[in-house]
Amino acid sequence: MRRTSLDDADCPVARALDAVGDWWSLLIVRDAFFGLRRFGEFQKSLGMARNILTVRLRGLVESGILDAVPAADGGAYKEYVLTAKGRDLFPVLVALRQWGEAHQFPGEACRIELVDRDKGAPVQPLELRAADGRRLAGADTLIRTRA
Amino acid sequence: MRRTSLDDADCPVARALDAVGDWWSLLIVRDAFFGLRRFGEFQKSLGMARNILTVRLRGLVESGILDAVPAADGGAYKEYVLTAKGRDLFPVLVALRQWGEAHQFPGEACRIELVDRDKGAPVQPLELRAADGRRLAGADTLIRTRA
DNA sequence: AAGTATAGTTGCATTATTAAACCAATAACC
DNA sequence: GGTTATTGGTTTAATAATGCAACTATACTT
Repeated sequence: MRRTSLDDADCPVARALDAVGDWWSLLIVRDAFFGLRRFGEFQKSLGMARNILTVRLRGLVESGILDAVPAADGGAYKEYVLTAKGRDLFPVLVALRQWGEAHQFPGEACRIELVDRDKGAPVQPLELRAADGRRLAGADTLIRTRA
Repeated sequence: MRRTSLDDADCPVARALDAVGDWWSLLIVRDAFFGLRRFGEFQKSLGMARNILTVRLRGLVESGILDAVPAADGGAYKEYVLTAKGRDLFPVLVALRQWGEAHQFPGEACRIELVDRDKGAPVQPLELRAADGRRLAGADTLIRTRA
């Protein structure tokens, strides 16, 4: 598995991708948000090779994104549930989702939408805001090395 | 290169990852936001194999994320610049960055920060909001199939 | 106890990635 | 105008990751 180059060791984007930047991890996390917990559920949902799923689940547990709990409903198998760190990936998935909706359905309309559970209404697009509340685009920002 | 499984063909997250879910693409896009444009600049910054960079750049151009423009400053070589579609990946990178900052620097502090260009102040954390403005966590949302 | 489903592991074939050499087209120098 | 260095790749061979299918072990069902 890849590691970030040394030049990139300080970049939080690179470190994030180090943990979840492979082919499957974010899809596993997406399914975990959707409520899947068991090895077989993930495997069936993703259609991926089982040995790779084993490796990915192990990696996500080691990264502290998933927790392998012995049993939830009395059943004897392990279940994989999101930790707080894993739940914090939610904005990443939402950002990918919104970008995919906007740009990866040319011609057709995306048939799946993310809605507010209470009201059933679609959520707002994510927006980056400055400390004073102004909306910011990429060009309005700057990467700075902290003192 | 992987393609999403057929079950996932409708999921915008899967389609997004299909375009930028590999090891390098998002780092290339990050560097493009940072202002890099030339083959050699990307290669030097990322330290990746050049043939793979060739393939990734071609893929990003085919996906409409980058545009290969013949010359910007009169120089004769190609330059790779973000399209509108590519610039729309900004929230994805910010989400990864903020997650990385919060969780991938255990013990140490992340020395790089994203700031508002005008004011120099750090940006706000991305937040998902309902149509009526309420903050939403993952558990407050639902995936729904559109009529 | 026998049969079945779950959760992996193992071994082998396929594919992706890397590192390094190679090449063509500028650009810089003299 | 010819030589040399740099840029932007391509090709090739070795290495690493991934997928597929068969296998094992444990738990559940009857």
